[in-house]
Amino acid sequence: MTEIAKTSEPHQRTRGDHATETAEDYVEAIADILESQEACRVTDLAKRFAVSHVTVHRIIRRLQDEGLVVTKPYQPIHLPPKGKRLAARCRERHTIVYRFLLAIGVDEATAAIDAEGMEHHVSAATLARFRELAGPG
Amino acid sequence: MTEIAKTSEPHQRTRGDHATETAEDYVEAIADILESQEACRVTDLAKRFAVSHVTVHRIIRRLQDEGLVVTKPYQPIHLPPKGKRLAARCRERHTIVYRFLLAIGVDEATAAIDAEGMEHHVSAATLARFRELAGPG
DNA sequence: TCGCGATTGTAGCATTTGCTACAGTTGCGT
DNA sequence: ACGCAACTGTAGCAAATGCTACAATCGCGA
Ligand SMILES: [Mn+2]
Ligand SMILES: [Mn+2]
Ligand SMILES: [Mn+2]
Ligand SMILES: [Mn+2]
Repeated sequence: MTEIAKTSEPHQRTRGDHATETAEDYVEAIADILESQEACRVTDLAKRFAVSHVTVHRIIRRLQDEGLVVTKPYQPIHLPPKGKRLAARCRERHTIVYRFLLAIGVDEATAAIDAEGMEHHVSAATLARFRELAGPG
Repeated sequence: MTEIAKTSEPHQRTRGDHATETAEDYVEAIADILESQEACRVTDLAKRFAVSHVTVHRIIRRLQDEGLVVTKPYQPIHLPPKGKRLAARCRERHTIVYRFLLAIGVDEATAAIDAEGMEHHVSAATLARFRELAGPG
């Protein structure tokens, strides 16, 4: 039989991507912040994402339940090994998407914006092509 | 002063993209379906997106409130001019993203999946570069 | 015409992510 | 030592999107 792609499959994948997107952006942001300052606090993330501290607080609690971050009441936020690994993977992917956009001639500001959304929907296969075309880091 | 990109701007843009994503995918799907059959019904969309008919029903009602689709109780779904225009724009963008992925060597199944998610985060500037690199249709 | 299967609609629930308002905690400077 | 400002946490709300269960409607074949 001819290969009829199930029309629902891309949409199911996209929904799945969105379900993990918040976790990815948060651990990546925490890793970033911890490289430029000694502690990552709820307010740092609230500024970074331009959302209220309440939204950040609730999401951090959920990520802690999932084992991706560690924190205690009134204490800064840390990344356990599981969170560090995810952050490293996401940063790598994010960087490749960003550098790829630059490589094809997109300006830096636009590349930064588009990469932030696109990264979560780039499969391993596409990322491999992006990496080749992005050239040396 | 040096141009320090506001770190929150990419995230704000991504949230905005997600807010319009459902409308875009729905009108695009309705236009697609109306090209291969005479009527588009709630069940057609439920199959296409692999969600329950209830989810589709509610979203269609909201899109009708926004003037993007037209329907009446127990009747098929139509696209008014506003919906047709959005559908055409989205399909064009979707096609370019898909063809661009093929052009850089991604296989068809993967390109279909990645394009479905990526399309909503591709700016006009990036789309222009994709169009060039995708080659003749 | 009538009835049954398919379709559409409604009720009610869960989760995620956004918000404001308010309350509790911390720690720094005086 | 203490008081105030910043930070953190809680309460309660809204909107979007997912679900199941059930009810109503439609239309086609017998
Ligand atoms: Mn992102
Ligand atoms: Mn996204
Ligand atoms: Mn899409
Ligand atoms: Mn997306």
